[in-house]
Amino acid sequence: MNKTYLLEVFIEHQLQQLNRPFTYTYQGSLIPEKGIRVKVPFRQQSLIGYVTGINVIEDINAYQASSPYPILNITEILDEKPILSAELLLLVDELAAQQFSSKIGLLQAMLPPSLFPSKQSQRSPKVAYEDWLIFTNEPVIAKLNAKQKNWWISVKDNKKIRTHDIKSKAAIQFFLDQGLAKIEKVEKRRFDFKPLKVEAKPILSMDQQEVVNQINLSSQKIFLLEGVTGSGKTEVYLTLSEQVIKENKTVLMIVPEIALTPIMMSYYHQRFGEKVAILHSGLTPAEKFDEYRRILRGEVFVVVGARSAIFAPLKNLGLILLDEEHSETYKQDNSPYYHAREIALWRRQFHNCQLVMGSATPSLETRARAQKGIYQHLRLSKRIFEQSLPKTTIVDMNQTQNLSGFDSIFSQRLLDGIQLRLQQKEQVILLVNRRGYAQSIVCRQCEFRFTCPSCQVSLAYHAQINSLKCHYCDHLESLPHQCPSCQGQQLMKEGFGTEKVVSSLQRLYPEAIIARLDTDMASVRSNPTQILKKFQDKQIDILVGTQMVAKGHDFPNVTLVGVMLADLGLHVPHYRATERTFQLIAQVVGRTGRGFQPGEAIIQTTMPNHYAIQLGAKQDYASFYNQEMKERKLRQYPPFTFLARFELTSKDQNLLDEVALELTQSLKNQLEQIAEVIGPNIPYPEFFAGVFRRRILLKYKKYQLLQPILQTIYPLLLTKKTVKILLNIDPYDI
DNA sequence: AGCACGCCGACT
DNA sequence: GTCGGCGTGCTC
Repeated sequence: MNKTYLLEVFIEHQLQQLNRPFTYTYQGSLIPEKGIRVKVPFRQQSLIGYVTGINVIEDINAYQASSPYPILNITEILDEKPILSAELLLLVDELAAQQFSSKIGLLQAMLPPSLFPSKQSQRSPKVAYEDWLIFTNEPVIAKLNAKQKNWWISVKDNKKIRTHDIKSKAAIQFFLDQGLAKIEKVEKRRFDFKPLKVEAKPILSMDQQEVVNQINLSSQKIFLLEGVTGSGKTEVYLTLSEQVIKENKTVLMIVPEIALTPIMMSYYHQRFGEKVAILHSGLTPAEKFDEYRRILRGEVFVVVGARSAIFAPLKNLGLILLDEEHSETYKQDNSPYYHAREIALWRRQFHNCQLVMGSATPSLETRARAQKGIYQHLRLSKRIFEQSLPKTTIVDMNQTQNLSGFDSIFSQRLLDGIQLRLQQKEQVILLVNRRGYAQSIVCRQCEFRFTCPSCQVSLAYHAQINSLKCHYCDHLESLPHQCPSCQGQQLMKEGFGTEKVVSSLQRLYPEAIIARLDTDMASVRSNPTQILKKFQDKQIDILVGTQMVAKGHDFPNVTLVGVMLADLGLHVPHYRATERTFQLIAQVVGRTGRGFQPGEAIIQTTMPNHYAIQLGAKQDYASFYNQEMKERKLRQYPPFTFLARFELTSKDQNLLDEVALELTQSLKNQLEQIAEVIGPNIPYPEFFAGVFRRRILLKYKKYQLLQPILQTIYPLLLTKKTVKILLNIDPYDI
């Protein structure tokens, strides 16, 4: 008779109240393991569950009798082998406990959708196969005719070939008939990677070699590589990767956004060929499924990917690389909350391997730890061809004499600069960190302002679709011809965005080819890559865009970068506002002068004396770090403290206020010595996606003291049904 | 979440 | 008299 197993199962509901194991029995012939998926009956439904614990029992009847509820049998075992390694299972346990997130939610974040425990996974991609011809015996050359001989010579270095790649069907048939080969079905890789042209510089510069040497000789394992824009961090990554792969260990290479994966993938593909997998949320489910299985089978040595790739199931990790370490995209800011940098640190510790975090403008947290010696601080202070940093000018847009006669959004200085580049056939990048044509529309007569019905914020005007768009939610409405309040005919456009800049420039320079790159353009999957490729191929003269144009790209022919609305981010009441603004300006200024021509940057602002703008323009990270650290210390913000944020949402505003106040008070009482409790705060916009919102901020020094108290409070919060409460540790927004 | 049980309005 | 409205409560 088969044994009876008691299985602890997490079921697929993400709901916090169901974030606990349920017990089922299994009496079949298979031997269940922790980490497999099972199908279970759950309240008249058939759901997928995930096994987290196993016990064997002797007497099922006695057990049933002593149980307060009837225990059901699972319907079916879905995996014979666990789909998560012991490492990732442990990570889920620890993350869930630390961040108060649901285990099933975490599993769904770290596995491709086809493998994670969900109903959908049952009709998701299946393994695809293709035929390969496998040579089993060498033919006797003399017996072949001329054609067959030529064919054999051309293929004989391969042990096997995809039949799809063989032109001569007759040759295949001949080899099969003679018993010289056989056909085998092999799992197919659906991701069809088309490498970009990349110029790897196989010989390192003195500075790059010095950094590699320091890493190799160091007794430390975690490194901050602070390198100015264009200093060649990628070559350092590739060299380190090569060393690790030679030792038969694997490499995880994480970049801040999907748009940067093709270029990084190309560098790795050039050096390591098919031993590289790609992993990010932009792949189709089938592609993701295949890449994931290649990694699981141990076929690849390198995984290149964006945030979620930090969970790639590589075994025997030797090196984790986190490019643009400061990037906010590394924080997943919806549940389950996690930060790729924190996961990287955890996995590094587990594997006792190296972690290199690179950036031209490191986050203050990381830089401060490097200062303390927790991470080793390495520097690349010169550009790779020793080009000088761009010459920068800050233009004060409050001074009317600086404005151009054409349009008050451009300074004369910027227009002169653009004109010169167009004449010289060089390229220009313009950063305008606001989408759309106008920021808002106001009636000239009665001052009626168009606002979002669900968020109450001003609606932006988008000319391309002649509509008003809410930049917080998805609300969209068409622009009427007259004011809905007073029927006035004159509707004024206030403030400008990318669309307006493009249309004004086009009127000024009808001959120039101007393209726009922002999230409106990126709604089609292939658009950004196409625009960037055209720009690379010099088919575009001026590229206008939001922060998407600031990141990582290398365009040697760009000699002018213009920043419009440079102070836009500084008007937000947020402790990170200055850091964000500095990083953005320093990053985008770094896009110019990467080739042989010297670069120039022109920065338009109404706050010309602000240190984030002045130091960003000079890419003077060291001075910025010193000054901003003083500010943070004064106001006791990270890295001098840590933050956690409760977010409460409800349709019932009165009840929400009541619960928020109650929670704030009880937190204040219980956390007296441990954390400062600030709130309840009303976020902007207050009303969003059909619910009202309130926030409570915790400032603390030691998480070890806070965690146990939160642990006792948190379950109580979940019982309140009509007010939803989420906890975000280290939020990016406060 | 989602599905069932449960107690009040307009229908054959 | 019943069919069904969605308010509350529980799920091994």
